[in-house]
Amino acid sequence: MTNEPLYASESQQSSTLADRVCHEIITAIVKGEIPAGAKISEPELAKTYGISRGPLREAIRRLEGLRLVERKPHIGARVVQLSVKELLEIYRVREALEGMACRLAATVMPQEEINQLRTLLDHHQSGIEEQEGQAYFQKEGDLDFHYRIVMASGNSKLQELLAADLYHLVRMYRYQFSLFSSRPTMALREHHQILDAIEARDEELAELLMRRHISASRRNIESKLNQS
Amino acid sequence: MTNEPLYASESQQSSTLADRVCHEIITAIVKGEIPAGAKISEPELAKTYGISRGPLREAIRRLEGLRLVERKPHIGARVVQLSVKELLEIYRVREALEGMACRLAATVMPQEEINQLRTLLDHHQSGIEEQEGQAYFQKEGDLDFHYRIVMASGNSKLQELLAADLYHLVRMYRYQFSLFSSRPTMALREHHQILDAIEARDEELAELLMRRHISASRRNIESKLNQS
DNA sequence: GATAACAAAATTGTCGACAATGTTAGCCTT
DNA sequence: AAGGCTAACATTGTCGACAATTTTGTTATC
Repeated sequence: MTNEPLYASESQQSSTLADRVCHEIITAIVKGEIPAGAKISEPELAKTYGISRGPLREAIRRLEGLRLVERKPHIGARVVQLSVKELLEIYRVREALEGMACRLAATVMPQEEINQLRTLLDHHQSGIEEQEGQAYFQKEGDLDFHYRIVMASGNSKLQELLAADLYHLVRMYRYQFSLFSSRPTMALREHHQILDAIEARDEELAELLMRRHISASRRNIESKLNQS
Repeated sequence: MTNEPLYASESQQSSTLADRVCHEIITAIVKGEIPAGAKISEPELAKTYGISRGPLREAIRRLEGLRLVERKPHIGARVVQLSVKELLEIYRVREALEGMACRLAATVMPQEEINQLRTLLDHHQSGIEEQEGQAYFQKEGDLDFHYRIVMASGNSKLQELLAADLYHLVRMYRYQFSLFSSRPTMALREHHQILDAIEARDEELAELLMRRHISASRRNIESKLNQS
C-alpha cells in the first residue's frame, strides 16, 4: 500500500514546461514550501525552476484559476492567505457537491468498485488500530475515500470542481493548519455507513449521510479554531 | 431597467491586455461568434485583437481554467464542444450548489435585499404578461434571479464557483441551444415560492424548493433534447 | 491506384529584450 | 524633524524572434 494517494498524480510529464512547473508549484504551495501570503517574484521563481518568465507566467495564470494565488495588475501574485472563514466556506461547498456526488454514486457505482473501496476502509481501520500510518489516514486517507466517491459519481463536472480544483485547497489547509480529523474512529465509521447506503442503492440516505459527515467535520473545525 | 444583467460586468478595464482580451473572448465564445468546437489559432486571434501572442496565450490559459476551451500540448486550443450530457451534469452541480446558496441566503439575506428582489420578480411578471421583453426574461432574467440568490449567500466560494465560472457555460448553452425556460410562468411562480421561504427564514424549505426548481429545469431539458 | 516515407509549411512552445507601471530611498521644503 | 516631491530601482506587462513539434503535401514504391 503506497502512501501516495491516487489523485496526487503530479508526476505526469506534460511535455510542456508551463504544465510541469505548474504542478511543481502547486505541490510547493500545498506543502507550504512557498508560504501562504508570500509574494511570488517572477524572475526569482523562473530562476529557481530554470525556465523563462513566459511559461512561468502561464503557470501562474493557471494557479490563479485554481484559486491558489491571487494576482493584481502591475503589482504581482501572492499565494492565497488562508482564513478560517474561507475554510468553513469550502466545507459548505463540499457538503453540497459531495452530497450530490454521493447520491449519484449510489445509483451508478459498480459493485466491484464498492468492494474495492470497502477493502480500502479496512486498511484504514488497521492503520488506526496499529497506530501506525495513522498520520497517513488523518492527512490523506480521508480525502482518498472522498475522492473515490466523487470519481464514482460519473459526473465529470463534479469531478473537475472537486478533485481538480477544491481538493488542492483542502490539502493546503490540512498541511498548514495541521488539521487531522481528530475523530478518526468516528469518521471511519461514518465512511462505512456511507458505503452501506451506496451499496443498498439508497441515494437519499447516501446523500444525507455524506452531508452529515462533512457537516460534522465543519463543526469540529469550527469549534476548534474559532476559540483560538 | 437595463437589459444587461449585473454579472455581465465585462466592461471593466483591467489595465492589462490579457485581462481585457480575455473578457472579449469570453463574450465571443458565449455568444457563439467563435463557434463551439472551433480551433483557436493563436496568430489569427492575436491579429484580430491587435495584440501579441504573449498576452493572448495567458488569456487562453485563463479560459482553460473556466472550462471554456480545452488545450492539448503542441496541438492547440479548441472551444469546448457542448453536449447534452454535460449540460445535464452542470444542472446537477447547480442543483447542489444553488441549493446550498439558497439555504445560506435564508439565514443572512437582509430584508431590504429581499424586497428589492421581489420587485425584480414583479418586473419579470409584467415582462411575461406584456409578451414584451419575454426573450430577455427567458434568456437572462432567470439567471439574474439565481445570481442574486448566490450573491446573497455571503459565501465567497459559492459565488466564485457559480457566478464566475459556471454561469459562463450556462449562458453559452442557452445561446447556442436556444434554450428558453419554456415554462416561464411556472418558473416565475417557483421563484416567488423560493423567495417566500427565504423571507420566512426557513432554510430547509428554501434549499428544497431551489433544488426542485433546478431539477425541474433539468428534467425539462432532458425530455426536450434527449428525444431529438 | 493506394500506401508509406520524407520534406516542407504552419503552429505551438520558449526565450531574451524593451516598455510601462509600482516601489522605495533620498532630498528638499516647511 | 516631519511630510511631500523626485528620481532611481525593481517588477510586471508586452513584444518579436527562434526552437520544437505536429500537420500536410509530395513523391516514390509496391
